[in-house]
Amino acid sequence: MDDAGKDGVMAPAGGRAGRGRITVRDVAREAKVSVATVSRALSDDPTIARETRERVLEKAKEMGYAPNLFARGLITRKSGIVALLANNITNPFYPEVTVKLTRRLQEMNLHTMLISWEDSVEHSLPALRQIAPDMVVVLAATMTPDFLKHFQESETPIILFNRYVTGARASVVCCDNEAGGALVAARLAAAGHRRPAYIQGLATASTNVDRMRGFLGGCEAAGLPTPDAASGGDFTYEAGYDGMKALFARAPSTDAVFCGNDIVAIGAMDAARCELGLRIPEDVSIVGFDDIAMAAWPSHDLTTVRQPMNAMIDRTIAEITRLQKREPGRPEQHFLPGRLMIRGSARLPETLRP
Amino acid sequence: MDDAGKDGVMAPAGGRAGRGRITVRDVAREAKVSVATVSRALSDDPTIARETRERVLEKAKEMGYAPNLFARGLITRKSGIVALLANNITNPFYPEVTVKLTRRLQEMNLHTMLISWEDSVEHSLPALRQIAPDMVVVLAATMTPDFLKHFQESETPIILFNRYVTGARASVVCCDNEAGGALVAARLAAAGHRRPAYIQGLATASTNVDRMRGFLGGCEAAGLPTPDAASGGDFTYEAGYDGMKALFARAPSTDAVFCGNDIVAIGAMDAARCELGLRIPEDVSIVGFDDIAMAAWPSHDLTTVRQPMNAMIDRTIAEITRLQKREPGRPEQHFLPGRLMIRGSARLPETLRP
DNA sequence: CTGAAAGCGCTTACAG
DNA sequence: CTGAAAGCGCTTACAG
Repeated sequence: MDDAGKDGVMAPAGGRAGRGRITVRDVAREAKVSVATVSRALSDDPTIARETRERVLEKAKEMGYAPNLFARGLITRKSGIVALLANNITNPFYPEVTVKLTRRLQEMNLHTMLISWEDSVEHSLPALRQIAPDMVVVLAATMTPDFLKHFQESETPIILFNRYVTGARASVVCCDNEAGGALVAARLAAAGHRRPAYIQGLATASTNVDRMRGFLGGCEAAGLPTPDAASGGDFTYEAGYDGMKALFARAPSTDAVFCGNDIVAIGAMDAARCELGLRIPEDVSIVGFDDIAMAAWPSHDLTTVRQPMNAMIDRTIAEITRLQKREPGRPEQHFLPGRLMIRGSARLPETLRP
Repeated sequence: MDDAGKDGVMAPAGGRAGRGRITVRDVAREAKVSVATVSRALSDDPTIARETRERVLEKAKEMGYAPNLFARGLITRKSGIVALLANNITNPFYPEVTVKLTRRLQEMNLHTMLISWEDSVEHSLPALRQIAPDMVVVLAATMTPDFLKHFQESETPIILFNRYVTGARASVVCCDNEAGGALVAARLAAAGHRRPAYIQGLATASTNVDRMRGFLGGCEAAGLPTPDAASGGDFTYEAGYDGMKALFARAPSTDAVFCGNDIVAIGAMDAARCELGLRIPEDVSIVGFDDIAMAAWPSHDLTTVRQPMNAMIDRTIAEITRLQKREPGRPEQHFLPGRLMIRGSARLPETLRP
């Protein structure tokens, strides 16, 4: 006799005997149907009678029913979870992507499992195996073959965001970094710069490699000498700061510096001003990549290539939607164009000067 | 007859007939025990024979077994998931906490579900109800009574990190913001400042309120006039930039400005230099709160109160560990002391000047 | 110390 | 169109 309100009596949401949440059984009892019917109503099964579905749905809502992700996942073999592998916290670009992507996934009723690690990305494998996410999005991590192999085996689709590796069976959503680098070279050449240089971020990252390649190619196309581009450090302020000092020790006549990303560029600017006594852009032009919020702040007013973050997120969501429909279909690779944001850290071409 | 290798034959990890992962049944078959015994071995059940456990564990490892979180969660009613509610991406303090906390949780074999939202925090309730996390950590969100009520009802422990609300049944881990504000006041007074001001962050946030209260109290204790502290905007660069301009329009003789946090302070510094033509610290001292990485960069060299981030994370982990042992125990509230980081944006006391 | 059995809350063929 | 039944992969009293 612990089953109060067995008739049409409106049972309050929390009125059940046992502790714990409302289940399909509770809803079935109240709506006077079987649990199977409740399940069908909830999943928009086309075979259910319109009227029945409405009644069940209403009851469910009234009782504050929420499906149990674990029970559902166990039977459907879909977790409703997207694993987001993220590590880089020195570049504000990534937190912003993380939060925006998470919000979009929530709208699709998908949950974001955040995974981070130290040292090697493979340290995140145990967590990934336990969760068995429907999909993995990797933000700016350096992949290893062993790591990628795991996903081939488990048939978990993987989306590489902002970096890519060749030969992997993975979707890719990237800015077209090479075109972006070329854009910068053309612009600097047009403004009359003659001694370009590139300060690297993480040497092995595809972003760094592509930006540098595009920049070197663009400089060559414009008839400029090959830029000084000493081996890289990392995508950090310190790398930019130290890189700038080292650069001017080697090549003091440098008049234009393109940097691996905005954080590196800001480090380079600070070194130019605080250590080298250089004026920007009179003595040296500096250009970054990303267009993080700081780039627009007056203290740096950084000319940079804006990554099409929103378009990249849109593409990622589209790819996730596509992958959800278990059709095989080869993973797609997308490279979206960036846009040069003209600010005060680089000299303007003659024709554009006031 | 789909059951290959039924004898002692070493079955390769992926050698089962069906697609999909290895389960307790597979391990049980290979180890020649029941699934119950496998389960006991995996969960360090004390009633299992030492030798049996070792054999099972070895087999499990050999076969690459990983427990299914969903099946386990369904039966134990513990999800192994900590929900992390985070929204603020303008302040790098939070991404850093997010990543560090996630790593620590992973070490404890807990998973981090990242939840973000727009507008009201209550928009995250549907996701929370589906996941049913073991615990919720809230990073810097403005709570509402309705939202907190949900957790009381579902008996999900909640930890407020870096902000708190009074009267809620929630654990709290915070910097002692009031003491921090007082520290700043004392320091500025000792350095001979006479016209202090405070630029607010988000007016309703406990961090803002406490820092301001501590600062005003400290000024009074030091015999300084009550600081100008116009109504706040938000914890943003723009709030600092605009707040500084407005402040000097109202009170041009201000000689020391304490800001709601570092981002606000950096905005204030940029406004001082770029808009007001003021030298820092000769014309005006500026102090922040948080000690984000940028604060130490030469371009701003910001004197600030460092939040004890690692200690706060340690406390949070300790609280999570405590809460995992379903003992009731009232939620604990911890306020950890910050530390003044002396840099170049604030004048030094006479006795300390070179 | 170990195994057989029940059950967590769902979904999905299979009958009717 | 709806219901009864099986089953997803685990854990945990309950016997032995």
